[in-house]
Amino acid sequence: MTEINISQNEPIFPISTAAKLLNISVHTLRMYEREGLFIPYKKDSNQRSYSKADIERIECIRSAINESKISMNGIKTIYSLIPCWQVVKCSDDDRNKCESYNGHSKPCWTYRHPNTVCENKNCRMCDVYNNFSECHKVKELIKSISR
Amino acid sequence: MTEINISQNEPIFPISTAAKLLNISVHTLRMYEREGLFIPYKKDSNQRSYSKADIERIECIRSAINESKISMNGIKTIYSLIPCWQVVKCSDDDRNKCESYNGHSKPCWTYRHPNTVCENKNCRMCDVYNNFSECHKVKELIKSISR
DNA sequence: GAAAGTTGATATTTATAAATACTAACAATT
DNA sequence: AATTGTTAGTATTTATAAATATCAACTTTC
Repeated sequence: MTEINISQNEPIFPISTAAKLLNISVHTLRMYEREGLFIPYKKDSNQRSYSKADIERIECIRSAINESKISMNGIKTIYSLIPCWQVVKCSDDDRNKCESYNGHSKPCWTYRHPNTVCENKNCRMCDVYNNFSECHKVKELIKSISR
Repeated sequence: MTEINISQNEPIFPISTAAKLLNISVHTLRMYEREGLFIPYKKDSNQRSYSKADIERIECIRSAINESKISMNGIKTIYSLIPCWQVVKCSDDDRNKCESYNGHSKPCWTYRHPNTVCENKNCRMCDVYNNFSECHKVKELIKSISR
């Protein structure tokens, strides 16, 4: 049980292997990252490392771009609509000063969050980042908070 | 007061005038319409007619496409995330059979809604369609239902 | 009833997002 | 210490979304 999760989330693939698994170029992977679509693990040496969960996430992003024809800016905007404040349960005060809560163009995990509950969080480990990478999951979350 | 609203919503411009006001071609307007991004008024003769509010809505769509670089499919997906069920207050039963509630690729106003509270609604007149054409308003709505 | 405008539909062009190809410096692996 | 892979850049190519052009039938307007 736990073992499965560990192997899902353990960063084991270097970027070249990830690129092969996804059938895209190394550079495309870095472009997605630069755009804030995902966050790879980084080793002390600054080299990226990808888990199986990372690969699945990126497959989902690819599908949005190539099948659903949603542009990267479109995906970022959709991510920006995730009601993260409900997931991390931040305070009213935090929300007031949160760039992500008050914006609608970039995912929350692309911002720094000085002086909020998210300040010292590792977004790569956050439920907001991990649980809502797919469109239907975003909508499910919106549904769940509205009942 | 009311007068202002009437003049805002009264369909008075033929498509050629709308195109000139927006500085785009007639065909582009029809393309946006075919994609379900907006719904113009139609006269008995089947000819389209645009209000000032329609023009403003389309300016917003243009900005999303040209400045924010969100593709039309991206815009449709964002519209599909509007929690319309909260606005029209449809029943659980309605939701179960609603293609829009259960999908996440097209705005609710592009579906027929047989056997639901929306069945006989004119979407062009609906708050869902009118109040949430802009991204920040969609996010505001998501915020408001989550408190 | 003639002129101007609109309809839908298809074919074509244009603009640009997405992806690739370079580079030289640095890191890892053997 | 030599080979292989990674890094962050910029420059270029490719794929395709967005916009335009053209058409003949129909509608409105004066």
